Amino acid sequence: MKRQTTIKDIAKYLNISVATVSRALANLPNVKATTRNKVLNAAKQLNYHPNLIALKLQKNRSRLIGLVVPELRTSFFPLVIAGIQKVLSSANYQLIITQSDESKTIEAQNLQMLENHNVEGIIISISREGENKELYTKLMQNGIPLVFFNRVTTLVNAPKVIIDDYKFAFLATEHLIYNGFKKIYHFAGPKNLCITEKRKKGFIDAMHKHHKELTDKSIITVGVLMEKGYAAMKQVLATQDIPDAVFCFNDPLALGALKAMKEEDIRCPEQIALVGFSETEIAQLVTPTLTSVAQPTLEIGMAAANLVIEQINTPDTLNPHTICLNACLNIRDSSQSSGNK
Amino acid sequence: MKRQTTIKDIAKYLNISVATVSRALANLPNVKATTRNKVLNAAKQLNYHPNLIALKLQKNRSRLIGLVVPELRTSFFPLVIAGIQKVLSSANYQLIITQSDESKTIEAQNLQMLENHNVEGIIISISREGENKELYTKLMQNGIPLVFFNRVTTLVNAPKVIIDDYKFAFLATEHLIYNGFKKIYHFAGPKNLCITEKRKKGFIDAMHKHHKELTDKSIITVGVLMEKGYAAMKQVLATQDIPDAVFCFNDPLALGALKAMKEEDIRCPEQIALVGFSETEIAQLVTPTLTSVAQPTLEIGMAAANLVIEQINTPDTLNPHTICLNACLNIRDSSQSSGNK
DNA sequence: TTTTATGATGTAAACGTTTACAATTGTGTT
DNA sequence: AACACAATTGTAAACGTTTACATCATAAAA
Repeated sequence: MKRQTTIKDIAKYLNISVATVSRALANLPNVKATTRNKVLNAAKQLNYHPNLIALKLQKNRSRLIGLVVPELRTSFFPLVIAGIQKVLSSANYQLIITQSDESKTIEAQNLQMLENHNVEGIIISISREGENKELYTKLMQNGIPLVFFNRVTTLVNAPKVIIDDYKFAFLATEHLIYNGFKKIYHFAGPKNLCITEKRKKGFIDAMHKHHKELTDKSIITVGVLMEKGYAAMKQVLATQDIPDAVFCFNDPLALGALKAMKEEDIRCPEQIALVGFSETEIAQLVTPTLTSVAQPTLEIGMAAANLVIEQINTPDTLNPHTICLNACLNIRDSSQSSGNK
Repeated sequence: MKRQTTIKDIAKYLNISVATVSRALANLPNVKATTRNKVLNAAKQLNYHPNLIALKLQKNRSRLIGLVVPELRTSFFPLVIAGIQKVLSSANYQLIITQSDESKTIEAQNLQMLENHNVEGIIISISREGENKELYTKLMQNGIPLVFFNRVTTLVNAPKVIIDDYKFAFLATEHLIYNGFKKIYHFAGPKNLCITEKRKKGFIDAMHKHHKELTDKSIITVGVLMEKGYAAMKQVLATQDIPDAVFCFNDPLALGALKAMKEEDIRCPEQIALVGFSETEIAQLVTPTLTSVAQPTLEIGMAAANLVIEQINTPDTLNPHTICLNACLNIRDSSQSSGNK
């Protein structure tokens, strides 16, 4: 790196002390107007900009926020990141992004690395392999506030940003029921995730409310990836016992299921209707277009960033609040009744 | 932030000087084995980890790399980012990600911000509004190496990571020709981009080689977004003069075109075949599945990161090299000949 | 035993800032 | 002209490291 102009250079150039230069640049009151102008001019002339690293050291603040996400393949997390960046950069924070690749071990490594980088706070959506509870607690005890979003944990007392997964799972299921579907299955998410439980419960409660039959086959634990949805649907189709609708834990599962159906010449929604969750752009592009729950990605990111900044500024908040944002069930072709039900 | 354990704490704890502690931790030779062990134990006991900010100041290196991308909505850039991260984090660099939102002005702001953060290098894919040439030059003169990828510039002499856009546009067009399509249009990208020209030239040359007719209607400047592809196709369909295939600058354009075709009940590929470029996951999910050129996203990111590190380590490289990675034309349903051509 | 070389440790400056405190200058009052 | 006081500026320490140089102790060589 080329040597930057420093405050010392300006001081030497003007034959004054560094303190005065510092004060002039910081717009402190006790500097003579003429001196301030001289300094400001010199700064411009010498192309001065402050050395942020020195500032960080002096203030003992890294102005770094860490982020841990499971993956970057779908556009969900990148869009959340955009929201986070928006808030953080205008608050003069930088973001360090890490990926856990859905692994609990890598997540732990990421968190440790973030602590070593002296981040002032961490935003995290946990891996599908479950929760590094002790580590979360340790970090918080070490004074690093954590904020969870999307995939949260109930095990530690920290602020969270979520949508009402229960409610929208309930609504999605009810939507299928209202459209005349009777034998409805649920492709559930990974065991360890809190949102898996919530969406499952929403499904079950909606089914109960409308007195629909729930057998031990109705709920199948599938996972998060498209391939899993594909395999699960293949397996279902191999039996004689076929549902007329499936509510899926997420969009990749639904898309995988759809792929399997196409291969087996099962039409959607005529033979099996599908509903996804947490939609991406793809939902509107597949044929049939996929009914799904849209999450307010940008807002989620912004809320999480605001929460983490709030935590940094007021470290001893007693009741970390959970922000529950509104989502939206987008009804499309994949869940339309075929009319004759 | 809670106060971290420092080297001073260890020194005080053991009643030795900070210099010795520093040397012991850095594994320098001239430290007595017993002292070294004492230090190492104390470090572990006091949960010491080095203050990276102080290190940066002392070494006068930020260990920061800046990234400027046009957007994060499609999964292309996030996947490239994953590749960049992979290389950078194992080389102990951090990445600052910025988005230009396809705006030349915002791109300039991003770059300026990155310089203020003392980044040691910058990786960039330029906005569709064109190039901040003077700024690129200024940054490089200021000792900050630039590495371009995907959307590169010919105006400055810097390392680049690309695929052979010309070649793959040529191949894609030829593929359409071999499949019997005759009246082939090209939906071109934004005017200011270098890859627009290359892909266009590939198209033109393939058409010429096979003596296909090129009129002034054959090439339509469309843009980068799906909506543009949609609008362009709508306009084409409104005329009497309909092509039997369209080679699109990118996937969003092709997907937009497809949407327009579906609305007008024009079947793909029977009535109009489509080929995209720079595919994302979506290509395999739409109906019909979309023929497109797959870019090696992870490798692009890794190559760019390696180049920028190389530039940092050997600042006066005379001939910055361009890395041209291999791509892959994935032939799918949207470009199959209907047989009767 | 004295000298010399070597190994181990300590001292202090430097990186670029901010800021408490001290010192200087300037202004207005008597 | 002398004083008080405010306004302005300077000095130096601090943030957590590394490292050139100085110092000290110890072992080997004389």
